[in-house]
Amino acid sequence: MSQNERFVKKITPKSVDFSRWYVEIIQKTELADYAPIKGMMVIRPYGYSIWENIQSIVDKRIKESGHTNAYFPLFIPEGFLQKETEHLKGFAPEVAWVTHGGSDELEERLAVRPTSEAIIGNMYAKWIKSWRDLPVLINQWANIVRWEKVTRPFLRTTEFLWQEGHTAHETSEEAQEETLMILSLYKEFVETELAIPVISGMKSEREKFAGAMKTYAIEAMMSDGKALQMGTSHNLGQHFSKVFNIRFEDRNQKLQYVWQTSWGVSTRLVGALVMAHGDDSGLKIPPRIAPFQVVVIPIAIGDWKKNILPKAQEIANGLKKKGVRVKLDDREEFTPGWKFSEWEMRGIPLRLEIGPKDIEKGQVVTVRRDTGQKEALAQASLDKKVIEFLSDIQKNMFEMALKFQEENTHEVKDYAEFKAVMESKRGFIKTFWCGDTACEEKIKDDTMATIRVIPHDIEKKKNSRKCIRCQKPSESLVYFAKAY
RNA sequence: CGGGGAGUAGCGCAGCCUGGUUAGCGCGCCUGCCUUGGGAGCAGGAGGUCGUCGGUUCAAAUCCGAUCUCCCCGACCA
Repeated sequence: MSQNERFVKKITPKSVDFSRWYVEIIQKTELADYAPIKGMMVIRPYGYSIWENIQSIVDKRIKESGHTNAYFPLFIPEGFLQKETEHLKGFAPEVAWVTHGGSDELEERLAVRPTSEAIIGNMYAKWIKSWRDLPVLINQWANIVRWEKVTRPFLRTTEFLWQEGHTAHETSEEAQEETLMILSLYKEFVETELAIPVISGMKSEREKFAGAMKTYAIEAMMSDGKALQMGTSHNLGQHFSKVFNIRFEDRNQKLQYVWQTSWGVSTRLVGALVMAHGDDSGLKIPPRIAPFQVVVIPIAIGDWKKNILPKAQEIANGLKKKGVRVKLDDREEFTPGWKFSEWEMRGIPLRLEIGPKDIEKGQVVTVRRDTGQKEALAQASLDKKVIEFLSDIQKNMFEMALKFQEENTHEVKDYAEFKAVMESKRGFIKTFWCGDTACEEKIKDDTMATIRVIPHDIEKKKNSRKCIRCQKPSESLVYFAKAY
């Protein structure tokens, strides 16, 4: 079959208009729909099931690494937010306020949480008294409201869903270790399950979380060459413990402030999935998080309910028993061709077709979403082959994304080339930077590119290099990109 | 928040400039027949407070004002 032929015709090709392509995919595959309130969306069942799959895997990993779940209030008293100055400055412009309860005006306004450091800090102060109470390792799954001026489904919505971990430790070293452990947990999750390669590292001062001592992040390249932050892990130092008075008596009977971290991933990951893997035919969902991994389409010809459907059911049930998520599409009102396009657009990794010719030959036709490859397989060995296919598709999707990332990561010889690359090709620019925020600002003004990440494993090594813009000595290798 | 564009049936659009019977078209939807290996065909049918509120007028989808939402480009920002 021709790889160039476009079977799915109702989506604007992404080469024509990337933004439009993105929004159309989301609506037409029923991931989400716009709600009648600015910046808010409804996550529809198909989109929500992807989020649930993400959730259950992340939740498992968080618990395996020693954390437990809890739940804190949606509202935060204004006074709590004001305690950490940087935190307040960072979030004040985008906080939604509750001013009334029924018809009575509240004495103190309540913030709808933009993040929960403040309310959790307040509780930790009550709970933590001794070094024996530490570490506190708590995570919560919650909704968050940030009154953003520019919104986009999944990438930046007024309300979104996430998990936020909040931990408290005895020592600075322990907090730093936790911060980096979570960062690598996120990286491993995104690469293994979402099949999206990421660059991990530290944020510059300009880009760090409001109130953090250090912010680390994983950044991925979307297929238009722009960067998307996929998750963050903050070392909060003692910024919050000092203002919320979270103190404990240490092993030497001295009062100390705890060292804290916070970290999160959100429903933005669903948007990343669309933009990192999708093509002109629609979504491509990696098998490990796809709502359905396999769709079985019986070809309805003649007395198909008697001759074909039972075999299709048998195949579907056999795969289900092996733990494969299978959808049998036996709807009568659609033709096979229609179903092929529909499930292709929805990004199901593997399609099985079974018709009279296949019954005759004892085979099933398989079509991979990642490559479009069509292959007839013997029914006898089908289960085993399907499982192999799924793991191969997962691997191949990661490799294709990695190849794209590598091909679009540029090293430039001077600032003129830097500007030229940002204007034409986009992608990541891997280069050296002096460490000065003013210089970083200037680069942003000139090119719209910001520092996405300072890879931590090499951040101190190459001290003989010079800043790409100002030529001052540089210690930091950094990645620049235009970001979402 | 600044500049630009848009909102008419589930989706995509025409009509608006130049106000005037019953607001159209394609796809989708419903019923029936017939079909089904890459988005079938025929026949019949349903579906609209023209985003919302107000104004002008004998009369408003159409003119005026406000407002809400979406898209693009900036500013801001996980």
